Amino acid sequence: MLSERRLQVLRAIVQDYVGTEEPVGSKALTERHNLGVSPATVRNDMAALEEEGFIAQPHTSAGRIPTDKGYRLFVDKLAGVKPMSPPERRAIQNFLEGAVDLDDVVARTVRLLAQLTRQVAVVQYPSLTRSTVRHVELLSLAPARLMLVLITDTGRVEQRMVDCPAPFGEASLADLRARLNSRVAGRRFTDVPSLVEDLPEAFEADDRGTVSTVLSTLLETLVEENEERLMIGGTANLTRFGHDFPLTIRPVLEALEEQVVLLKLLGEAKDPGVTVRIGHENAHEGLNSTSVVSVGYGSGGEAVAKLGVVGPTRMDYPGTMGAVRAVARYVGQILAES
Amino acid sequence: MLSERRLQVLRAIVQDYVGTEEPVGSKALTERHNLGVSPATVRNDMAALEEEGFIAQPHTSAGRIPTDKGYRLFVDKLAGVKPMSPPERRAIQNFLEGAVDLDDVVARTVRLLAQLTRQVAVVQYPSLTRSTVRHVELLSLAPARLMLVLITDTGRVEQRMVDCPAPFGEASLADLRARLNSRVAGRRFTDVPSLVEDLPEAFEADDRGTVSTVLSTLLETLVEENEERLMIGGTANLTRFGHDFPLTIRPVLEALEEQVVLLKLLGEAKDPGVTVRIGHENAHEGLNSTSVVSVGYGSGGEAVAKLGVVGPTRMDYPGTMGAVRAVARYVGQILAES
DNA sequence: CTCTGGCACTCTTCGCACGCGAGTGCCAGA
DNA sequence: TCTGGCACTCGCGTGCGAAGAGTGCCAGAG
Repeated sequence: MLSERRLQVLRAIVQDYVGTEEPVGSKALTERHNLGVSPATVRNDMAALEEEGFIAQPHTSAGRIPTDKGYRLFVDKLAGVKPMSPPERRAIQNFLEGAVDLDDVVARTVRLLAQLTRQVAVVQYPSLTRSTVRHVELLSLAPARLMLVLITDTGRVEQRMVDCPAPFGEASLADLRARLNSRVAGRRFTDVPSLVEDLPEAFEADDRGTVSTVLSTLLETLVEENEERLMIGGTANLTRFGHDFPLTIRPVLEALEEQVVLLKLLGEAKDPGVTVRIGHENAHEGLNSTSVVSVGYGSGGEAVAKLGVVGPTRMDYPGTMGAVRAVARYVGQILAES
Repeated sequence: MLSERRLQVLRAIVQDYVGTEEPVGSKALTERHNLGVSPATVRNDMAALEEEGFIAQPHTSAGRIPTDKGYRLFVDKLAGVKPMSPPERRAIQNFLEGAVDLDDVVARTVRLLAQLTRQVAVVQYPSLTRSTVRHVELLSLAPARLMLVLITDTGRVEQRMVDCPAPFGEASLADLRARLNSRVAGRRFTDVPSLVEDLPEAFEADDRGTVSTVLSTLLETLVEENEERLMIGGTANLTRFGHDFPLTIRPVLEALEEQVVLLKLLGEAKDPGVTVRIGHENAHEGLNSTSVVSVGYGSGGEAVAKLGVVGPTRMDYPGTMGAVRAVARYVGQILAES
């Protein structure tokens, strides 16, 4: 096991490297942190840390930089989550409170996270399947054409066109709307399929086709992977990545454009608290030189979706984790109010 | 005025530079294009073109590259719009037809444009103010809380919460819904304010406050600048910008994150056809080294919104213009069908 | 056993000079 | 008006040497 001082040395290396973006040498370390020992001693510790795979040198005569494994140890054992200051908290709250609808909440959250962390922000819309139904609306747009509108308790609104196999009267429409709502309002979306399956039986033969069509459209809307949406922002922060970045930034931008990749990325984090995935821990290889800090958020105790940031592995983990956690908390509050 | 051959030379310079990304010299020009004259002659022509400001040399002993003014002349006089090939057209149509709702149409359009042009795509949602009302729905979520849902003929759905000053009965709600729709359904959004202003008078004193609140929320939703939304994609293509691009890409990404900037950018183009703004013609200085190719699209003859691409001034103008025009046309068709 | 100072060694980086090659401008002649 | 020739200018890549940062190892002290 590593001695206490060696952990201190690792912590110091991470902090310095995050600050300066340059490999850190033994001399600089002893000058900036008062470790109480000489550079020579630190060199021995560094050799040990390198032996264990926590740090590495880009070339023989350079300082050391942390490896993914080194950052992992730093995050798990050496650093806490840095809480936001009261003024920052107030700013977050004020900024989010001005939102007029869910799109606006999500858009503001993205901007906020990107600004606070100076990294790329990703915010998932509240998942339908983890929300409850507030209301289902059916509108008649043409004799054989309906619009189905789903409204969740988190403020998300989803609409779909329905082409009916036969004209559908106003009375039938009102009937269906009422029956549908009495069954599903306030229930979880995951329960909807079983709650509505026998609904066509309550209607006249003429209308059954339409009712079935409406229901199947409703169920399609709830299919996982299909119903997930997200918003990203702060991509301009990628330019602060590093000096070499033409090659680095490219795959990251590409990965960020693939919603599927991002959803998987956020989905992987099962932890109830803030989750950090560092470098190669990310399955997608375009993101092998980035870290993802994510957390679930929700209006009640339960998470309805996730949000997070994507940045270089060389990032300020305590600060980023603090910002992500704080933003998630306030977004949850806002959703609960609406 | 420039002689015919000098224009040919300019055209050749633009084409070569777009292809190779390198300054083009007199010798290379005569080899690649059979202009029927010697390099020396071309040199004289180049000197003249440089004198007039159409081309420039990065350093004394380098070839020439087109200036913004040179590209402008090229776009206006020397190049047409390159039409898409039939297979490409079919691919566009197929890809867009799979969309399930407006968000999906816009998302698919962005991906399509980004792929076709290999540049950054920007697509504006159909403007509310230039659309007509299909339906206005009012839902009661709580005794003193309503949800207002606006649906346009282009498939756009906008929702807002309304906190009522007093509880609002189901009967009043149905009444308001019916009156509202009979007045505004099928009308243009710009006419809505004058169509509804006397509506509160038709209600009992108790309900007037709520009716007014609903109406003012409705009108707020229609305020220009507020109601505009857009989606962008293909930012990974920015990495193909050039060699020097840390400095180039940064301001572009920043500009792209500012919806206001983009909306202005698209809004500036008044032309009914494809509009091209080259380099410094763009007001925003972050975009001074990019060109914007945009066009309006709409379900009928009239444009309800714009779409376009942002790329380096060194871009394939004829091809890009062709792609943008074709995509706009098919999006218009899809919207008309839905 | 651990820490320390010293010392030799390794590599990267930077500055500089140099030569090559691309491209130009100009001029005299067709 | 066009062409071929020629001298000139620069940017770019290469090679070399000095400087500097950082390391590893070793012998000695606590």
